Amino acid sequence: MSKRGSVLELAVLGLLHQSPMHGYELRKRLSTTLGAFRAFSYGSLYPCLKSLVAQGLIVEDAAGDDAGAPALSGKRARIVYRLTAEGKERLQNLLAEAGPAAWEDENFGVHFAFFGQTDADVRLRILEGRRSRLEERLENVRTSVSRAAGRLDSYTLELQQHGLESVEREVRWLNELISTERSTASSTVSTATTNTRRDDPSAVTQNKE
Amino acid sequence: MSKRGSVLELAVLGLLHQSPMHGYELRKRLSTTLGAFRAFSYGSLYPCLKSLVAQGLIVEDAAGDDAGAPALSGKRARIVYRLTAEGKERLQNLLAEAGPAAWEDENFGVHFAFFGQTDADVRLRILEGRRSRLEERLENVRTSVSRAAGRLDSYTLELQQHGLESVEREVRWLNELISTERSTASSTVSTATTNTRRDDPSAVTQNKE
DNA sequence: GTTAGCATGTAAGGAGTTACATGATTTT
DNA sequence: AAAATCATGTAACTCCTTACATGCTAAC
Repeated sequence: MSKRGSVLELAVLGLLHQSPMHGYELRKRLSTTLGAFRAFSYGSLYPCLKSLVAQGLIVEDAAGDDAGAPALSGKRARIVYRLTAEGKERLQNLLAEAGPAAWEDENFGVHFAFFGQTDADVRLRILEGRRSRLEERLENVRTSVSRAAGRLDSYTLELQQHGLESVEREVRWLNELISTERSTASSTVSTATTNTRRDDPSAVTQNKE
Repeated sequence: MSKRGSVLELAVLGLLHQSPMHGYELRKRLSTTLGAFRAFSYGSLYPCLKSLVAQGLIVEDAAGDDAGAPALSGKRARIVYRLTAEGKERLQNLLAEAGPAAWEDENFGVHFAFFGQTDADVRLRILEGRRSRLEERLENVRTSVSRAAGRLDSYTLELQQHGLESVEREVRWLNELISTERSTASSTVSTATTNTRRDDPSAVTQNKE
């Protein structure tokens, strides 16, 4: 129960799936993986980890100097987290989300960052969803700009122009990605059996405007 | 007292300075003026208006069908807001803000949108502040990408590359704006007397990383 | 006469930040 | 031994959204 579906959760599960880690490092990886898109503070990360533990999605390993970094020796007080079976399952469900929640501004970057673990058909639907979202936005801005015509001062216009071009640029980027995805069919698992698990209620969240 | 300095407040004051308006229209203007950058819901707008009234920065006019739209006749129940003298003063103070608060992601767009009402020297400092902020970010991402080198999957790399190019593009945009600003000296008021009002404490908010 | 758009609001709460508090370890 | 960085956490708070509630007016 309790949907608790924040971006951070997905990001943490995704990173921990790549390899177990402690909080401090997790935060650094978040910054670099997500680049300019998002940044999280400890004030949100640590509570999130606690919540994930409480949900049984991850567990604490006392001092895990097994995998990865050999340069670090003793250095206790670090809590290394790793996914449980339920955590992995949860991650798969989150990655299978192909609705608006996956392509909105705040979430798209995170979902994209873990495309390597996402089914090919889901990838495609997310990319297309985002593209149509952006195209819709382009139309809104274009019509409102033409309606407002000369009534705006030059700075406001400049801002809108810049925003418009940014969005157009992202659409072109998406176009390239989509055609690459299409030509490179059969990447990850499950291209067969029409993997349509439609038990997801959040996929129909209409956004009225 | 109570700094209460959200983006919305500036946006509302800025728009109301251009002309008195009621809430519903204010919201539409917000969407078009800020374009793709930000959008606000009524759930934040109306409480904000109330707060501004409580602060004495704006007042309600009953039914003001004076300025603007002639097609609308009776149509009561609309509350038209306009700035008070204190509101105008407050707006000027907010627009004079040239510190980090003015060039962070969430705020920059709004400040820029009202550059027409902003002093030329403040404009320049905000543009330069934002540019150096972005350049700092570029360096961080570049070094972390080169450190992580091949350890990242192609999607994560693609995302970082796209983010990097977006930021680079904005830097180029800022460069053009800055040089335009520099060549077009003496635009708004007060180019003389070295208008250095340094009574602003929030201008030294260091952002540690 | 009913749908769509205009217009205003409120209550509950989600998501994350800031600022603080603490201590161990490594570097200078 | 001081300073930097690693490492973990918490409490209070901010800002904004969602979902709801209400009613009026214009179009179909």
